[in-house]
Amino acid sequence: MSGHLSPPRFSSHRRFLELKLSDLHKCSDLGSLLQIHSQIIRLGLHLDPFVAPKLITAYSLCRRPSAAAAVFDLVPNPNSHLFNTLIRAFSHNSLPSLSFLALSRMQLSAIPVDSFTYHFLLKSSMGILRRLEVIQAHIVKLGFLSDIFIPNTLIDCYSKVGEAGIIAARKVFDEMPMKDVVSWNSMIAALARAGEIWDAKQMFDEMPERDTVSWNTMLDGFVKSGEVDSAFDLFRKIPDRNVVSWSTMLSGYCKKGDFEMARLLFDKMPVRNLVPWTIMISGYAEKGLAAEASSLLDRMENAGLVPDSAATISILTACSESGLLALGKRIHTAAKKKKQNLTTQIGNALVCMYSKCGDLDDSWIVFNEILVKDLVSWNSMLQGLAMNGQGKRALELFASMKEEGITPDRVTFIGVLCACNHIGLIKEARWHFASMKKDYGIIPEIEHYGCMIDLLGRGGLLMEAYSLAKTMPFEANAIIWGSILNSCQVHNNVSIAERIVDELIDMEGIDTGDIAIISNIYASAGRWDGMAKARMKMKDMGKQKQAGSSWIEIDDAVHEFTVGDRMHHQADRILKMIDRLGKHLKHLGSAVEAA
DNA sequence: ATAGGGTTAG
Repeated sequence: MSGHLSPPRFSSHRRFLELKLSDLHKCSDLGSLLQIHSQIIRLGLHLDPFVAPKLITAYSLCRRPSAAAAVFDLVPNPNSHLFNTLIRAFSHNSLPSLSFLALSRMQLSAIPVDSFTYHFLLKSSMGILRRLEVIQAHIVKLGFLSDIFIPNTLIDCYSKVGEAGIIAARKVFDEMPMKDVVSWNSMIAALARAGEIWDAKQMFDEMPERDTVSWNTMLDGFVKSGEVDSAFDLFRKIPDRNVVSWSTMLSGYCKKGDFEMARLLFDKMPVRNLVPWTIMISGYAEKGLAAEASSLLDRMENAGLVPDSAATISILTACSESGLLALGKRIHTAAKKKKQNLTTQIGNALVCMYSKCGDLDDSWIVFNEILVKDLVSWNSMLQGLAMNGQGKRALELFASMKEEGITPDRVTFIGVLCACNHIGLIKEARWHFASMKKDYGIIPEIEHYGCMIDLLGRGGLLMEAYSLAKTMPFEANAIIWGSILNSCQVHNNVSIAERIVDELIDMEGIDTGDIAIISNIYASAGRWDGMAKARMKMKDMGKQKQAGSSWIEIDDAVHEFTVGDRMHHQADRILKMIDRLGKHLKHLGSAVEAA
């Protein structure tokens, strides 16, 4: 054999490993990482000061913070660099309290902190104003503001905590003795995020030098503020447009629904990576343009591109919004082909997509395939069951979720109340509504009140529904009034219906659908005068408000319905069936009442 | 020689 031609075994291993080691910190596949890690241990390199940080970084990338911590714990005398890497791992995996625990360990062992340490602590505290302020105080005392990375990070972090944050960000920016282009770019992004788009533009005009990021930041500001025309004016002036500039512009036109412009730019752009493809496909999908989305996905695959997790998630989300089950399934199949484990995020997006498309069986299958379920997974499944009339199963899921030790949040309770609503459990709903505040400290929001009001109304407790809508700590919106109005129709209650119409008129939220309902209510009460008046009013309003519609996808064809339309080619059969279902329900209802 | 950091698109 040719064994004598191969180099000695050990050195070949070693060379193989060296190749892997240089890129180890970029390894995002857990399987390969475990393989490399075991070889590293065999060679005794896991304590090497240049290898250990890379291992920690890799585990962080693979979303295994506890493995990262385990690598750290084996190193006998960790230095600042290793501590910083660990804090970054915690920060990337949203474990801020562990970041701070690491900081105290550093202080206890008298390991010097540096600006890197504080950089990662800032990133860990993203979105929490109070914490950012405390860290900033430390930073000032320790003199780390002189490292320009730090104030630049501060601007970014502050700008992500809303109203109060933007003032703090501005203060940091104004007090910087030296600013670089990143400082300006971060401040422009901050102002744009706060909705101060014209202040951002002024700053953009004033800044001493602009790079491509500056132009793209301003461009994105315009797009996110809905100023697509201003964005395009700016786009045309960009000296060196890159794929980000084109993509930002694309997303602006897609959100507006101007696919002619979007497609024009997409076909014209010189370089396309996954992002512009994703924007276009999701853009079409979000607006329900199934054929366009699907054929573009064909083209993308023919170009040899495979959706990554971001592309997968954003296309799935778009499918959820418009109920494109076929496209969603296609993306699911593509994701399965990759033979990688189902990640929590992709699993969640799939559960949500299947639920919103009404395909509960597949939703349930995916939910059970998610190995590491987070709160979002449970909430999505719960809401899916609740939305699709499986109230009982939803409440069972809520129970098992608590058994698993998952703490419910505000979204969970929207699902729970919605589930009670679907099966008419008024008593249980009242209990959960009280419990969310008492046992979990969650203050009910307008959505929770909305659920309760809808539930009371459907149960015929119209007066209670009405008074809850009047006394809750939020101003009732047209959706809430509309829901009680619907119930008034079901329970033939004229007087409350009239009050609600007054409320809707007061807030200028009345539409033709509401008038149609009140007209029906008058009609069934034999109040022909009221009915005629309502009909007049409806004619008056004309079609000034676009009626809502619903649609369903069957065998790749989308069927759309609006109130009172008979456009569908099988409208007669459909209406007959609805009539039959209605009678059937009435029959069941009276059977229940009799029992 | 080899390691952690800030701004823009899905």
